[in-house]
Amino acid sequence: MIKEKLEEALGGIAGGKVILEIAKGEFGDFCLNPGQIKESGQNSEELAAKIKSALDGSGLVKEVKSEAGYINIYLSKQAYFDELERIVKDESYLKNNDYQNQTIVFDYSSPNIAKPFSVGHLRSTIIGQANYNIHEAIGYKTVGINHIGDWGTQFGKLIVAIKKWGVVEEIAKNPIKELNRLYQRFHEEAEKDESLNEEARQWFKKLEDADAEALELWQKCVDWSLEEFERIYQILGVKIDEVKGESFYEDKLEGVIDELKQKNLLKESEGAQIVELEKMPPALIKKSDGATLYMTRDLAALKHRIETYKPSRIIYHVGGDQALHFKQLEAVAKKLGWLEKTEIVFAGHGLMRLKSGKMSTRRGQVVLLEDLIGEAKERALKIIEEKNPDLENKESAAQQIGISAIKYADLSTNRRSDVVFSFDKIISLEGNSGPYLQYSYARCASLKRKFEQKHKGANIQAHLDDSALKLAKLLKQIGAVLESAAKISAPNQLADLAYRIANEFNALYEKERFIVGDAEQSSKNFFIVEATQKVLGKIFDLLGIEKLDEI
RNA sequence: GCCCCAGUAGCUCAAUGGAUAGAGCAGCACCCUUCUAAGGUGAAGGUUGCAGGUUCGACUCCUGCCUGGGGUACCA
Repeated sequence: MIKEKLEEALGGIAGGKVILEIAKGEFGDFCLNPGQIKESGQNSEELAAKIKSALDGSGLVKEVKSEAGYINIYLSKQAYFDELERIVKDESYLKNNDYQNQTIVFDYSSPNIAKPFSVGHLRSTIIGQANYNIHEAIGYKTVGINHIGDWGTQFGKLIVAIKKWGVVEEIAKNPIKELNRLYQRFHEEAEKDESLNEEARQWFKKLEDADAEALELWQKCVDWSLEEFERIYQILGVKIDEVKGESFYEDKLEGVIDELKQKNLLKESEGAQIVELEKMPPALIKKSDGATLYMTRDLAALKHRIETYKPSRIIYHVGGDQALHFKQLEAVAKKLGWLEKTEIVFAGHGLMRLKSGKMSTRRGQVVLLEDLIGEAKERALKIIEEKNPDLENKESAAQQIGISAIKYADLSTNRRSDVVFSFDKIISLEGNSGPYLQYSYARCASLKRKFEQKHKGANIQAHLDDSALKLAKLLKQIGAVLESAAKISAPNQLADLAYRIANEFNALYEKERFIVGDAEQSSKNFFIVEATQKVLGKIFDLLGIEKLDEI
């Protein structure tokens, strides 16, 4: 509103648009930075006065000051009331109508069949889901796709291993563990006997040629795995719109290859089919034995997504080690003319590593997600026994607290650099952590119970003491933070806001007493508590953190 | 060799080119007869890997170097 008013009244500051930034610290609510003021060629004092008079009468602004080269705009209390009431009461408040006709596709989680769900999949899954939720919240149409790794040479290996050393009935009892064991055994044996790799390649070729035996074994592996993944997602509170594994695109590969041929992009080189690219290695479309590759299937998937959803953007949440692959994918798609209305975003994240190096399912060097969750839950339970032994549902609370700790560890960083795994690092239960946020929320919920109990039927009244202003300022930032977080796919900005809100709320809680003898006063005091609970709750929903009324 | 990513407090990490580089942990000094101490308050802790450059303004952009990680044609 302020921005519009300024642009209208002043015709923009420097002829163009007014750029309002969120002011830092105690410097008001919004500001114009020195660059903008300089560009306008106007004296900063005079400009401040001009802005002030343009905004006078709106009731929104208390003062406009020229400070340290900036122009800072301080909002009135009325503006705070209006904003907070909107946030609390209007569910659609955060939605931006400009986005309602834009679809964004999110590719995230995407684990591989027949492999256990390791902590390595966590970042893609957690960050991907949060990013999806954030975009949805501000009004985009969203499609989440779980691009399961259910096709490729490793299935040849798996089939060979099952046939040689496995018993289907035995595997069915504990599929993931058994398949994983067989997969590892394959690689051990293949080191001694090169011919196994050749055998595996042949079995994958058979699979692609729809050999009945190969298909049956493969289907079993897929079913077992999907069941397992579903169980994990349930625990994590992750909901992905659709599972479309690589195999889904099997019958669409030839179409892509034809199109490449038609557009004269396909070349033969050393027996393989490739697309040559500028400044990077060529993209391999077909192996010399005629089998397809990751690239082939990703191209087919990309085309399918563009045709089906007509998205303005496709965001890939995958490991940073795949950067080159996606650069190639984008380059090929561009050559094919697919990207005129669709933008590809590679939201790569650093890898979770072990002290000893990269995690590897082949060598059995992984930390399983279940073990991590188990450990987190155990640690949370210990603290509950210590601090709140009367808590109901201790087990499920401990689980939710443990999971929030794990998720927050991923959500609070946006780092591309690798992470060396350690339980202590990921399971933080105090300080800037998931459980700290939950604790703060539970304090709000507890206050609410007390308020309703003590002052039955009392209505909350819009009111802000000066001491609550700092907190109110943070709460109303949720809209701007969501926009900014979505823009660069950085859910950590939202996590950071949640932390700052919780921190400020806790400081206020120690200083002020909310529920007092007088009903009227309590009703006024409770305004900021309700707003805090609402905003924190909203952020929890978006980040996938469980709201616990008691902790 | 070439390409990509990272290097910020003792440790783990924040910071759309903007104000005094911020948190947590560890350590130090405090605060529970009062709404949940998984909390709060205070002090201490920095040549943002190194050297240049661009800019009114650089952790952020550019160049070179150092260190770590990843990638680099028939794995995904």
